[in-house]
Amino acid sequence: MNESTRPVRTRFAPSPTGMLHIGGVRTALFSWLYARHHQGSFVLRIEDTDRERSTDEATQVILDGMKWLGLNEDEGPFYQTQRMDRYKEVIQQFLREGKAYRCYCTKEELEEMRARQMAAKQKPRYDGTWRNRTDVREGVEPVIRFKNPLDGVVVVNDVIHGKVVFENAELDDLIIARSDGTPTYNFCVVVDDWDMGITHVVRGDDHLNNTPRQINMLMALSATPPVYAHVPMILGADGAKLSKRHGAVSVLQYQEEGYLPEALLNYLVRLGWSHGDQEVFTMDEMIALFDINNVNKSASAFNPEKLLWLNQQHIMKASASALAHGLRDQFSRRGIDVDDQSLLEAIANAQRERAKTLKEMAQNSVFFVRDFDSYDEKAAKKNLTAEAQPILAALETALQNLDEWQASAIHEVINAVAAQFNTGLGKVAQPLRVAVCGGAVSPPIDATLAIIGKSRTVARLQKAQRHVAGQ
RNA sequence: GCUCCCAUCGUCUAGUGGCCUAGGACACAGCCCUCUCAAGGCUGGUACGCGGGUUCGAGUCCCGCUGGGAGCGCCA
Repeated sequence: MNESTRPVRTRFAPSPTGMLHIGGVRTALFSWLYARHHQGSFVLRIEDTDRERSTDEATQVILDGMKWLGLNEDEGPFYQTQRMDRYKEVIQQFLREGKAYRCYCTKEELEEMRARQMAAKQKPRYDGTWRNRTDVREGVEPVIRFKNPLDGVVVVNDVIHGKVVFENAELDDLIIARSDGTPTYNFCVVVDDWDMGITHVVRGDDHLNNTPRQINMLMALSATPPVYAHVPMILGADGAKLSKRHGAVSVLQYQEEGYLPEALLNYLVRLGWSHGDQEVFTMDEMIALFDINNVNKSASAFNPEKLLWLNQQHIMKASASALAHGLRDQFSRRGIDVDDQSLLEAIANAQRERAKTLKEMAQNSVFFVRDFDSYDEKAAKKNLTAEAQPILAALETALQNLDEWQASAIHEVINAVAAQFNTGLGKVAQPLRVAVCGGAVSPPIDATLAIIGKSRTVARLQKAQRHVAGQ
């Protein structure tokens, strides 16, 4: 059997019990990239067998998150809760073939067994009491356990970790169906990966220990195990487990905070993987260059500063229309509705080098689309002074008389006023900036005025002069 | 406790026995550019966890230790 000739099929199989956070997104990304790189298929499967903890809300967050990120599935989403008949069928098959058996131990008895083993400094595991019994116990609904091989080894040839060997003697007979008849995780994964023809399983390395059991079940089904790639985990910025404080929030939070999906993905792809000295990757470059075989074995810490830097890099590269779209969204989150696409694009182009997030861009761009009531106190105190008054007046007149309202022409006017007062550009541009923007920070003043427009500029210059006079 | 995994600057990483007096990036500091803020350019400091081997030679291979992580559920 030649694995390499099979079309690649990968999957992302989150359980909707919590938020889709960056750890999950990274395994999804690696899985997706691998499929895209090899022109294969990417399957989305929702593992919702735990009905108590699964919620529709979490499922929706996963779907929305994947959509926002652009990690589109070729098949699915499939839901395990809709495949119950299939799982039960395989369980019956196992029972019939003697590959599984009913175990009548109660939860209490199992807990007791675990406690005893722990006390004896042993690895807690099921002792196989019911493995060879054929009787039944009245009053106890049995669970069904898989008959794991008693000896020999299971070899996992992981593309990231290499050869990992597990002794069957270390494994016990895991429960594949609860006493209420519902199948459990490790079993469903096996049936699904097989049924869905998954060739490459990319998942967090917290699953490495589950792999030998899954391989044993696959063997019992006479199925060919997939290729496994257990990717290292992501740690919080403090090197400890990912927590809510850094990163363990819904991916949609990043959308709200003004991150570009390609920036977040670029950040995540560089965690545990690299391509020479390259830091910034477009989606196409990621697909072309990413190779699961080159992924690191060690866990990596989440670094919000670098994410921020990458976001800015992508903002600088992004198309004006994409930026405008995101900016419009950020404005509306602030209760400001702007529909003028060309205005949004102009603002985005003026701000793209000075915003780390779209949220920050919107925050610093309100003066473009709304008049302000007050000035930044420090900036006004320094720049809107009696000394600046004649300069503001001269600017008002000169700009009022300017017919060609474009950055280059505006620039000439400002230069002329500076020359007229025999002073540097700073003495003219800063008061003008504060008068028109309300604060001391903005894109280049000529470009800024070009966007704000003539009538608004002139009105704001007049208002600034009244402000100076009123002091 | 048992099993498995991991180990280069603060962080992400390059490095597959000599090209390593260890390279790049983020962050930090300084300088340049400059109408503000940025962007950009230049410069600087900081790392192979420890101990044994193997070898002419080890960040790179082997062993041990230490440290970190995961799993050991009628959770996924």
